[in-house]
Amino acid sequence: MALTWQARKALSIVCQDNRTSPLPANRTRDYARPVSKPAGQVEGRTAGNASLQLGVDRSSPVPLYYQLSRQLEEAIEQGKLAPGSLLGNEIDLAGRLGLSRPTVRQAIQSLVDKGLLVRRRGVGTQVVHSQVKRPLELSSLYDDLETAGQRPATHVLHNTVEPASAEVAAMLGLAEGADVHRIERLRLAHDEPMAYLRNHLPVGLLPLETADLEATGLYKLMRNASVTLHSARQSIGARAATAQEAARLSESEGAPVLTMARTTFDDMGRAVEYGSHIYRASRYSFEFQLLVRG
Amino acid sequence: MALTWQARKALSIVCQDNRTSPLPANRTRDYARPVSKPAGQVEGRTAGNASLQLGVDRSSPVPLYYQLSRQLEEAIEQGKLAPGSLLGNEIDLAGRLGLSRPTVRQAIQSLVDKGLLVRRRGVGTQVVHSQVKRPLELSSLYDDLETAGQRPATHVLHNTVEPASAEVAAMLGLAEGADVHRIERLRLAHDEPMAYLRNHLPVGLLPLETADLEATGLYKLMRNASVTLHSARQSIGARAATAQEAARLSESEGAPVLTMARTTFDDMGRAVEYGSHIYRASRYSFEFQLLVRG
DNA sequence: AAGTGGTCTAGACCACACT
DNA sequence: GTGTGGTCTAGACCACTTC
Repeated sequence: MALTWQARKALSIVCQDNRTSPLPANRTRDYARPVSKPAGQVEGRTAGNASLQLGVDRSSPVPLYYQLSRQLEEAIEQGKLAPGSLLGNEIDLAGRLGLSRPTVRQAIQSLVDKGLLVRRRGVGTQVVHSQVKRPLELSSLYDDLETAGQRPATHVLHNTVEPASAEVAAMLGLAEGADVHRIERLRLAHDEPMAYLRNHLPVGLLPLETADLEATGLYKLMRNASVTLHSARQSIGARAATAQEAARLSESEGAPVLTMARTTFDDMGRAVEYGSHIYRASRYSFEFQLLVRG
Repeated sequence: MALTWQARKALSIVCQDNRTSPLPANRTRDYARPVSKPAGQVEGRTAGNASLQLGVDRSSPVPLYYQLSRQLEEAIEQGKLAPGSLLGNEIDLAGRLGLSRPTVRQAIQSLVDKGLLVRRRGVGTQVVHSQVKRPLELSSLYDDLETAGQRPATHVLHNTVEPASAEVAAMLGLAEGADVHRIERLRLAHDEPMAYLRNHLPVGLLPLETADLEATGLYKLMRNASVTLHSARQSIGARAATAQEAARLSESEGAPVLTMARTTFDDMGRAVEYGSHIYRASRYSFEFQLLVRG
């Protein structure tokens, strides 16, 4: 949508589902250690707000900056670090934890990128007053529905390989007539139809068994097949349902529906999926959070 | 929307309008310099793909990592760095430019975050096959319309201060009945109505002159008033237009409209704006790009 | 074995905000 | 002036990928 922020700023939208993103873990660690500092469990009391326990485990395969980042994130989520409170300066924090300043900065930066912290030069690092309400509306994928306890189900209405139409070929960057999977699914929540999903995928990328498609979401299948998703172009609009669409979705003809078209690309920029979806506007909306990217 | 990506990954959506984001600039620079390396303009030929000119200006107030980042970004945009090509290893690059490896890494990382580069351990850093089509549809704000050459215009239909309703008070985190600005605007492009925008803002944050509102967008006014936008919660849906809405938007009653509700927060998490907007589905859609956040 | 990115250290100077 | 984050250096060891 060219997302409506200030002209000079890029935008980032972050899904509220910010669970652990497990990094590629190192196995062991043997850097130059601080010679005279015992480090380890340190109860922060020297600076800023901190009255919380922080400490890193150098024998763990998890990167130090990531351990710290997670601890800070949890402290914020649990309210141990009050919104608006100062974190204490980076140097002290590094000293108390037995880490170097760059490592501490890396941890803090990752939380700034997530929108949990704000840094101000000359002032300090503060916890943002969280406006982190849980999503009230439903979300768009099987896994999200499942997470929200919405009892999702999928009916696979179509699952074939056929020649690509001009539109599909263009969106996937293939030659017209090239073989592609065509999948059509009806997504239900609590036994109520929510969305009609039509997807096209190039052949050879992953097996697409109807049973798998009914058991889980497409993206999870792709990830399991080691397809590394990288980016997507997406368009959200609305229109009146056709008679056929209305019948599928238990709506009446002419009822407003949300449309979403999306092409997904992998690491190397290959299009790996094109989806053209219809959602019942009466039961569905897209909810997300925007972060301004300095 | 809890954005439909893989369960374990957070999502980021980036507006395609990624113009320069001017960093707080330093004035001078006098770090320890590499002693024996003349540095400066270097034509890359030693490693990887690079046959492009890179070089940094140490007398510039612009941070070195940012200078490098911009040069690489331009090279990618202009096709001087072909999609899929390797960038050459970080150490060589640092040596050739007379920079340290962390500085080079910082430059590269910023492009990885933007989705332009991909790093693979043991392999190298590659340029992503760009799928950067310009947005085909219109965008959502005055400035975006203007950028797209859409001849935007705004009619201010309402601009008062009045007590907050329960809904508005809740969204802005104020007490019910507290004074708030209420603004209603009709947004046109090429003299055609595109959207009906209703906004509420707390008083005292910035002056809201009707003339200003007709000349530019609300976010630009807020930025000019030194309101530092930080994040927003947003919901996109659809429904049938009421008779009144249809009349305002030159649609017929019952026509599908896109709805967007958004609360915007500043650095400290204060709600600075609540908007409840209606877009003509026949003329408008939201277009954006998603980036998977490792 | 060689080459890459991923992580980490121990310093340093600078710009900015506050008192 | 003092304290903060912003930037930068010159090293180091590690894990992963490819040959």
